[in-house]
Amino acid sequence: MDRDGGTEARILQAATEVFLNKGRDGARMQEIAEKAGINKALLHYYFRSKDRLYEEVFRKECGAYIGSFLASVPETEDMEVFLRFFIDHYIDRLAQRPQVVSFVLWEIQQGGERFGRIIREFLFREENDARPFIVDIVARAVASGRIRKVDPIQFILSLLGVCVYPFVARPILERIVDGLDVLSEAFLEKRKEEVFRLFWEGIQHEG
Amino acid sequence: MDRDGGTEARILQAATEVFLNKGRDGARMQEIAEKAGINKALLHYYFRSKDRLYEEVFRKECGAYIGSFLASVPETEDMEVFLRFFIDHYIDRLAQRPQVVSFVLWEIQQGGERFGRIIREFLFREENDARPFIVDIVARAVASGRIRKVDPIQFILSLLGVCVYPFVARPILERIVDGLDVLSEAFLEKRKEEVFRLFWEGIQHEG
DNA sequence: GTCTATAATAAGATAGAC
DNA sequence: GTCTATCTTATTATAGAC
Repeated sequence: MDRDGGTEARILQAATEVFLNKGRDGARMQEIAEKAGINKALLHYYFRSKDRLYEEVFRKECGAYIGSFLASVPETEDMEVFLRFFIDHYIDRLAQRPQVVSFVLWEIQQGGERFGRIIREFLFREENDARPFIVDIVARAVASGRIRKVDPIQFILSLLGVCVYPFVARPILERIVDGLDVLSEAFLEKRKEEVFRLFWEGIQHEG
Repeated sequence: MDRDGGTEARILQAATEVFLNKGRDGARMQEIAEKAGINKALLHYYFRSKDRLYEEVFRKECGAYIGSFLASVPETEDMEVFLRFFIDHYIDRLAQRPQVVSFVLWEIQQGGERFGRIIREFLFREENDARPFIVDIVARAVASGRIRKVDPIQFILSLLGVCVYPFVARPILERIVDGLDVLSEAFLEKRKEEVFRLFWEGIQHEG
């Protein structure tokens, strides 16, 4: 038994699936082995322990997640463009791996040490220093009077919250609201439009 | 060894603390026993198994959570009052038990079966039928032209998202943003104000 | 009701053959 | 590299004395 990108890749894929859905503690090495089409012994041969395997998966997923986030921040000072771009891209990325947010947030809830470490590793690499810091974009827009006076951090928190929430609440949403399919094209486009409008109108000067 | 509300109560309290922070799978009966000042055998004497104990805790926490949510929905058609009331009350409730949201959301991520069942049990009880359904309040405000045309479900999703997000992201937020204390009076009041303003401005008719 | 001691099992990890 | 078999430990659960 071999190719599908090699055993190691198959293990990582299986492990990712299991860890994402069951979390670190709920995951079973047995299940991962079966999903990868091998046995437990081989898991330990490739990745010494459950903890290392988890660390590997977590690092990879978080890296991708942080990358998605950063890639969703456009280099513009135009708040209308900024909002449209961020909402559009971030929601699209989240929709591609809907379980990831819950997974990461649950890990964060355990203290956030692991995630914090990975964020640091990730940011102090590549040319990430050059990237525009999302909070500063809002701060400048306020300072220059292009939007009304909002607290930049609070604003970003709100923006992240509205993007993320439908995905973390998805299973229960789809149970409660009849016929709702969070991952459908229809819902996602509707969501983007409503979020954009709410925030865009929400930051205009009064009058 | 006795009083503190009795052994059963002490067990439940200890179990709640452990389950909330570590989740169903991460929790250990040993730890719960120690926290309750008893031994494992007695845990099983009171609650047959880990699963039953968990179910008990989960039901109680979810009940309280749903109760908090419902109690945060005011009986008014005035959207300004509605927003202020809901944001104020819901955030206050969340702040009182900040780990609960993450806990519930993680359970939901596991499929939402448990939570869905409890929601049904809870709603088909007492005089909850009489309670104003939050989505309808928004729908009526739109229909009567008191606010601009928003999708009620999307709007409520956004509202929940912005209220909940700071709490689920709390550990990492406090690591990243220097000096930030999500549970402080200062932060909470600031948050309420910013959220209210964003949404209130966001639902006005354009012009 | 509460304890100590112990059983039963599940899960992670390793040895050793191929 | 991969497997089967096995060890070790952690964890839930129960028996039985007090």
